[in-house]
Parts: sequence; structure tokens; C-alpha cells
Amino acid sequence: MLRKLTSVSRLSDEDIAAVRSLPLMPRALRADQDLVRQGDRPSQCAVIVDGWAYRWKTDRSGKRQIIALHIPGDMPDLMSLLVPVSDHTITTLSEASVAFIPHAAILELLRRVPSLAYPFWRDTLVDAAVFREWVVNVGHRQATERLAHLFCEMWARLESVGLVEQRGDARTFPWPVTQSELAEASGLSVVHINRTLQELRARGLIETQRQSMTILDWPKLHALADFNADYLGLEAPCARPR
Amino acid sequence: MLRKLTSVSRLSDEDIAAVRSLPLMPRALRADQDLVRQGDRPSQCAVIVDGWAYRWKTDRSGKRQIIALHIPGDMPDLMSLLVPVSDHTITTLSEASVAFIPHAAILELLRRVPSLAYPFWRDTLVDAAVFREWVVNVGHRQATERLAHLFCEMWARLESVGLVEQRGDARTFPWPVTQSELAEASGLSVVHINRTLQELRARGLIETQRQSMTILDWPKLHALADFNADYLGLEAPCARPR
DNA sequence: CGTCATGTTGAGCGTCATCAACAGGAGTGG
DNA sequence: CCACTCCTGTTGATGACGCTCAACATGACG
Repeated sequence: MLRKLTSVSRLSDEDIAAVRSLPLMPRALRADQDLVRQGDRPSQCAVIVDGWAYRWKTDRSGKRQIIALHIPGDMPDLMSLLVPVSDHTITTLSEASVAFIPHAAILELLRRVPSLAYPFWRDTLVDAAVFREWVVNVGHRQATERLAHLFCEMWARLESVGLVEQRGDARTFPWPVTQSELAEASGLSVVHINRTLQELRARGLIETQRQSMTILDWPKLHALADFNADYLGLEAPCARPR
Repeated sequence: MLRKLTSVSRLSDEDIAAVRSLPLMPRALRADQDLVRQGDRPSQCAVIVDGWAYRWKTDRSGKRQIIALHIPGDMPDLMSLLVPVSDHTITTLSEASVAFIPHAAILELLRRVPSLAYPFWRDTLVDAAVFREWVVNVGHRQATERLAHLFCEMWARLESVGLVEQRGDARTFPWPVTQSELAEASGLSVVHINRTLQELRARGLIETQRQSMTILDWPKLHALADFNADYLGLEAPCARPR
């Protein structure tokens, strides 16, 4: 599982072994548990091994905005290594198993093998690219396109870690996200999410099952969303310097 | 000017000298010139010495979404060091002077002084934090609060590089952003921007001059925006590892 | 069998987009 | 110096997209 960490990030060589040597503190979590709270000063980073998590902020009025969804292989608080105080909360979306790695161990590793900083750094850059795309998404796409884009993104990310299933044209993947969480992630109301999902279903683009989602017509969904996966940095794992 | 690069980023010591030794290729640009285009593979990073720039993406229909505003001291395409292909375009907003630094020189510097990677890395993390806040901003704030938040953010960033002027309660700073650019940055229409600005002026919160803006009532604007500057990582420059 | 979380539907209304027109200033060329 | 154009800001009218409130349906779970 942890191999994803590096393979998703980008190519590496025998320092995969070095990364593997990092001490992992595995932990099983139920849904809706906080990994990191806003204002915390974590002393370790979390790697999601199984299950989903999300990051969110809240405003004065108490309404939440989900700013990122995280799937197995992600290190949602890698930033805590360098930015001491977290500016948001990270919560499990489903049952999840998470491995914690002490900051000290990572820093020590980077001291021994300085060039390993690049893959981690690049991971945070891809993270930032995803945020940029979310700005575009919530900034000026209509509800249907907005959801379509989100589904395309999540499909692409899940696909890169082998968590999708393709049968004919249908692409199925786990989807533990409720409509109200989807509303908080997309900046729409629950009611409107509901109707927009119905529209996407009626147009034959997607299908939802209990805890999973199926994209029935990828070309159309893709076109509707105006989706371009480049920003995910998945296809061109960068030859890292040094 | 370049001292801002490190001072804004975070504390450093005598390797400021090392950073200073980087070869700079200064260039004067007029407004509306592209620094980097979507799809480019830059071989150098840009540091904004004077003037403003912005990053944007466009969708199929041709409408632009501005995803970031950049001010003197920023390195808007630092990411190009590790992510070869740019997923967006960077354009000058005003007349600007920009210094370019070859990737090779930065990589060489980091090879000599590996721990210098941390300040640069942290810079990209703060960048990402700003994107997260933009997601919240365009995701679920109303027009007036959205603009108020943007003004607070830009004030805070400009203040940190000494580009604001305070006379009594009034805080004045350069503002080369037209209303239609503001619309593209905030995901609102030009017309609505215009009316929202009028409202902010009518409520005595801000005042706009030709190329500058004045915050007349910071407490009220701040409260309206629900602004919390923590995410900018300015007050707690992190003691860097190693 | 009740409770709770989630999903679904309807009605009414508000925020904000769109379309259109116009005003003022800056720069340009005659 | 005077059109002229272009860019920016401003205003009005109209309506759509999406929100809110409210009620109800469904399944999971104890």
C-alpha cells in the first residue's frame, strides 16, 4: 500500500527501500474521526492506507467548505512537516486505516538522502495544482459541469492507484461521499446536489450504487466537465534532480 | 528587492548570501505580457521585483478564471522547477520588472546546500494554503464578503513586503486590478463586481483611487470577510530543519 | 418498531448573470 | 485641436440558477 506513496508521487529507485524503512504507526479509524484539527501542531504525518478522508474549513456561520478529498496513498498533512500550525481540519470520510510517520523520522531520512525531498515536495505541488483546479471548478463552472469535473478527477486519481474497476464502458469506483458532503465540497446546497445528480443520471452519464459510483459514459462526462487530467501530474512523473 | 524572497518566505541566516549569489536575469515587462504559458516547459523561475502578475486558466468557452494574484517578492512559477509542464498561464497585470533565475542554478544551489530546499518548499506550501482559502472564498462566501476577503488578503500580503501605507486608520496600497479582472478572480460578473464595490464604498469600508485602494475601516472589513491571516504563514516563520 | 442518517420532492424567493446602453478618460491619428 | 477609438466604469431591466424552508420516503441499525 505504501508503495503507492512513491509510485503515485513519481519514479524512484532503490531509495524506495529507504522510504520503506520509515517507521509506520498504523491505526484503524471509524468514519468521521479527526486526523488533525485546525490549530493543531502535529508531530507526525498521516498516510491514508485504506478509506477516504477530507480536509475542511469552517466560517463564522458554521458552514463547512470541504477543500479536498483524499484517497488511499495520499498524505493529506505532509505540509505539517514544514508549516507547524494546521489551518484546517482533516477528517475521515469512511472507515479508514491510516499510518502515521513521525516528523522526526522523515526529517532524519531527508537529512540522510537530501534528494528525497524532491518527490515529497513535488507531491505538495501536485496537491496545490488540485486546489487550483478546484478554484476554477467552484469559481465558474455550472452545477452539472462542476460535479462532472469532480467525478472525473476522482476517477483519475483512483485509477492511478488501481482502485477502479472497468467493465465494458462502465467505470466503477468506491464512493463513500454522501450528498451533503458533496454539497460542502462543491459549494452547492444539498437539494441542488440531489437534482444535479438526478440530471446526470437521467442523461445516462453516471449511476450511483450504495457506496460506489459508476461512470457510464466517460467521453460525454469528460466533455461536459471540460476535464484535462494534466494538472494531476500523473502521466509525466518527473525525472527528479540529483 | 530579492531579500523579500527569503524574508517573506521565512528566516534564514548567512545562506541569504548563497541565495543572493543566484544569477538573475532582470527584464522589464509591460502590462499584459505572458511570463509562462499553459503547456510551456520553462527552464527558469520568475521572481517579481516590481508590479503585479496573475495566474489564470481558461475553459472551453474561453472564459478565464484568475487563480492567483502575485505581488513583488513572489515566485509564481517556482513549481516549474519540479513539475515540467505548466498547467496555467502567468501574465503581468501591470508594468512589471521580473528577474529570471535558471532552474539549473537553483538546483545546483540546492545540491550544495540541501537544507535550502526547505524554505522554497515552504513557499510552495504557503502558496497552496492561499489556494485553499480561495476555494473557500469562491466556494461559499457571498459577493460582498468574497471581495472583502480578497482585499484583506492582498492587504496582508502587501503589508508583509512593506508596500502599504497607513495614515490614521486608512490603509492604502497599490491596486492595479480592473473590475473585470477582479470579476475573473472572484468568479463574479463585472456588473456584480461594480455593484458590490459600490456597496463596500457606501458602507464606508473602502475607497478606490486611480491605481490604488484604501481600506477605511479595517475592523469592519475584517469582520465582514471573516478574515484570519494565519494561512498566509507570515507571523510564524518556521525554524527550518537541519 | 422507533430512530437516525440519507435521499427526494415541491414551492417561493434571492443573488447574481446576462444583455444592453452610456459616460468618462486616455491614447491615437488626422 | 479635434474626432476617434478603446478601455474602464456605471446603470437599468430581466430572468435563471441555485438557495431556503418544509415535508416526506427509504433503508440501516439498535
